[in-house]
Amino acid sequence: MSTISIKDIAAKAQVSTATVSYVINGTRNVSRKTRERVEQVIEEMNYKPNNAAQSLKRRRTNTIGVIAEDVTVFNVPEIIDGINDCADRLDMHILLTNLRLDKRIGRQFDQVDAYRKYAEDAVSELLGKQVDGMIYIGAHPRDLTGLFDTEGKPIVYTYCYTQNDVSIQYDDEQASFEAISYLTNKGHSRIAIISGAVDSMPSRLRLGGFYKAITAFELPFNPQWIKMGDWEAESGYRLAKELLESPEPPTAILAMNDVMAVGVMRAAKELGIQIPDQLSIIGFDNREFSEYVSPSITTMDLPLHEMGYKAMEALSHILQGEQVETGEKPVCKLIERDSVAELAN
Amino acid sequence: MSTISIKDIAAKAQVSTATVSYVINGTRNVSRKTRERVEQVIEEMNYKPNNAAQSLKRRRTNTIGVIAEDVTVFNVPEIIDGINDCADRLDMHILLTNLRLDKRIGRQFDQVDAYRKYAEDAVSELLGKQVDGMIYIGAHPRDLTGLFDTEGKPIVYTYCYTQNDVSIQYDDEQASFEAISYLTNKGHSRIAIISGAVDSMPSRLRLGGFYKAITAFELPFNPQWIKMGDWEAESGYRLAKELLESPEPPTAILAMNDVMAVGVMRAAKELGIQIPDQLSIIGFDNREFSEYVSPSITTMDLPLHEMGYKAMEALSHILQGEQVETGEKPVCKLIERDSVAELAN
DNA sequence: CTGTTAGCGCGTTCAA
DNA sequence: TTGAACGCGCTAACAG
Repeated sequence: MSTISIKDIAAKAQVSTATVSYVINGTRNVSRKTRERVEQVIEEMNYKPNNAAQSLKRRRTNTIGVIAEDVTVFNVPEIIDGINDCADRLDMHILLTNLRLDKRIGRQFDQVDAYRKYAEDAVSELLGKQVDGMIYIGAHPRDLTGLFDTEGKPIVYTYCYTQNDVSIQYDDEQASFEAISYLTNKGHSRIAIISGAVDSMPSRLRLGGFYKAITAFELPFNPQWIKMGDWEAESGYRLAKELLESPEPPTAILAMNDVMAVGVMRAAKELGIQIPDQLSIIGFDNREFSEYVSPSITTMDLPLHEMGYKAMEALSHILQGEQVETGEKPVCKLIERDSVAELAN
Repeated sequence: MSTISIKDIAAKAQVSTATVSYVINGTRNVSRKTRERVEQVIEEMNYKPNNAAQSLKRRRTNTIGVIAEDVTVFNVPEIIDGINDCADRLDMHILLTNLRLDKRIGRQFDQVDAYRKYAEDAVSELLGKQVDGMIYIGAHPRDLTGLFDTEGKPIVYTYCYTQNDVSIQYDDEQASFEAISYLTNKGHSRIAIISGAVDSMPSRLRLGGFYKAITAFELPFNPQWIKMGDWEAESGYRLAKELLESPEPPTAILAMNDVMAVGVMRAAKELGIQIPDQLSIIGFDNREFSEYVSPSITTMDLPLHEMGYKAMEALSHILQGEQVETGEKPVCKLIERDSVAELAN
């Protein structure tokens, strides 16, 4: 049974437990002969130090707590994967807490009080487990300042942020700028945008990138081409109809997520407008389905893996007492598919 | 700082550490007055017992290790969610290990030696962490007997299995039987099937359910209607063409996953065959995209959440020394969408 | 430089 | 209700 302790090794190798410990950790010189004998015995008995005991003494667990708002939301698994990727290299482990917010409270992210309790409990448990630090993965980008208190334990946020802690977020402004830039390169100038919910951070930033691009490329500006959606397919459908039936229809639409892009496609189909020949579409998120619908959607891929990786990296720096340089934000990458065409003209 | 120990509480409440421990755990009667005083102090100082110390003494960590072959594969997050759901209720925690197999070795699941090392290391780490047990989540259903040795620690497999351990799997045979049953209810009798890779367990079982249904409903049997795919869209496309161009084309096709179903749709489109009016399609997996393609795909939803939940439940039973009754397998559920039509005739 | 002894970290639990 | 041993590994202090 797995009740082999350092004592058993010491006894069998005819040394003290201290020596065994030194051999395992390389904390001190041990004569070659003794070392080899001890290593031999460890191998034979397949001994693994009890982590609970180590942690107790070392006052660090090499484990970080990851709080995911909901692992089933599309962006989360890839972020976890990034955290894992980095954690593996640092020999850190992950204690995963899944708040299951999507299942428990749906999309009511603004009703903080509905889930504060869940978050507080999670932090409390993790604190009890003596994690060295924490990473919080939001299901939706927003300000979480004051949601809970980690009692001094370092925490890094990703896919959301607070005003006091380190957070890793991708560059929304650059993303929409690049999308517009791509469209202009394809000859488009009459470009409309369908935003997500206006009160959301990414919507505002992406709108910022859009304006910036309009200015930079000296595109015609038409306030009618700016529509406020709500992330849902229905809004994409409805607003695309408005756009396409207007006296000055755009030749390209940037939808702030793929779900709305699908709505746009439905609207176009109903109106007998061919995609991409008569209308180009760019989405956001690179959701799985964007590759399977027809035509497949050209979309901005979110650097989720990188965000997870950087979050872990940042946390590790904090744990080592280093300063975290808030380097460049991870950037989105355009995935070219079949929903954008060169403008004939 | 978080260096508050049981001693601090004991001192401040003027009792021994033993009493504090009894209060916390309710292990023994403590006079009301003392109890309340102690509770008060714990509250005030916001004390949380050090889990490392508890585990060391109790010889159980209330933590299980979850080994996921790849958290970014579509079925895995929902299974983790199910595990979490159950673990929450049992007050257990999850130490997540992500093998990242999809990233590291791709789909070469048959090349066991390519990933044995990763799996062994994961188990070894988890063993060192003193997890009470483990759950292994496969990315693809298959026999994993002999992949590694848990040294007596209980393990439950889900979405894959071994010949020696408890495993939780959904009922493949029932699923395809139900799909065929649904099609016959809609008036179809000329039903074709496109399987996944033949050497895979689910392919075989679903084929079994198909034959069973053919017999039960006395459908015409035509070996030409049974095609062997490989799970990829291209095979769905190619085999659907064969089926639809044959002298006796089916009126309905059951594809063993949604990806191949999309291939079937592409083939139909190319041949000018309307879906669902001239051809009905059922997929498998209820992938995200199946809802967004048009027409949306009627598909068998996998009971992933339930599998995770049951895996955790089974593990917990084993940990309590109870016998695990291998109850009924979780069943798939048909999601009715727009790719199946009642047969006019 | 190599090896040993002994106390510690923190909570649990038995004997008193 | 309490004192003290204990679980397991680490490490300071000490001895050879």
